[in-house]
Amino acid sequence: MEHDALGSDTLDRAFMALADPVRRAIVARLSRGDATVNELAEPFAITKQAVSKHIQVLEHAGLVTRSRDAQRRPVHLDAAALERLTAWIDQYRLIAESRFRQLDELLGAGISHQEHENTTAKKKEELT
Amino acid sequence: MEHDALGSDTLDRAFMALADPVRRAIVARLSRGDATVNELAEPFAITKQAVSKHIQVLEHAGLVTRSRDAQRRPVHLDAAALERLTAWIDQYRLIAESRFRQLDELLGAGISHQEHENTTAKKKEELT
DNA sequence: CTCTTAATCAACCAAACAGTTGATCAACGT
DNA sequence: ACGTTGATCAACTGTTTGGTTGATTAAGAG
Repeated sequence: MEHDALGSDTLDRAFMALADPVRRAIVARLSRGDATVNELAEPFAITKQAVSKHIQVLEHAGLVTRSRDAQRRPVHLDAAALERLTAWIDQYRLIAESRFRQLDELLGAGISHQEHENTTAKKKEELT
Repeated sequence: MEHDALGSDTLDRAFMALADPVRRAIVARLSRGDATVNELAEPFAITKQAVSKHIQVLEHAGLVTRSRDAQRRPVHLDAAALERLTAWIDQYRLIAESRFRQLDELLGAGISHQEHENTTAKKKEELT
């Protein structure tokens, strides 16, 4: 059993899992409640085997878990895993934005945001 | 020119772009300031051609932009695009969490979180 | 004009992946 | 025991991707 928590592999699998419209739709559906493979298969014009594979991907990525209930194997969305992803993204987004703001102050912001991206591109290199 | 803003394709490309450790490292690097292809290529033991491809992927995903400065083509991280990703994830994460909390109240929370996931799995199906 | 640097394009190889069909397994209900 | 339903496993196909090498464009510097 792997206990990587938030290693490179885990992030790989998590983002890769979300990089598919079917799997994102599955996540969207699961946010409203657990569901079985067959329930998930109906809306999408693909076989349940394919859906089963998608769920395996999501499970291997740590985004969903499964439990046993008679023959049924309801799939459950793990909200904590989703939060770990947003945490990773925000980590760097906030750094970039803070850098952005520092630059704003340095230039005495009299420019619009769109032009800003272009004008500051070269400036930044000098003061890093 | 495509103006999809936040369509399925855009999300596909964005998540796929982040599903690679090299590209994530590039994002991490860019959060600290713009950089050229060669600058980005050095730390990773891969050729600059490969890095160029990675950047194309990131650019096509709308996560980075590029400008011209003589021969240099500094790559710039687009924080707004990152925020769109976290917004998408949070959208469903919050739904799942709110559902989670409703369940907590229904059961009169006397259980730990870990056991909770297992015990509630079956209950939920009934009340959806 | 020539040389160097930055970056891309083109062709190619190996690995990984999505989706299909067909067979198999597990847990029920009758 | 039998049939049914939920779900997985196995093998196959077409497509995509990551990475390499080699040639090529673009922009300066001498």
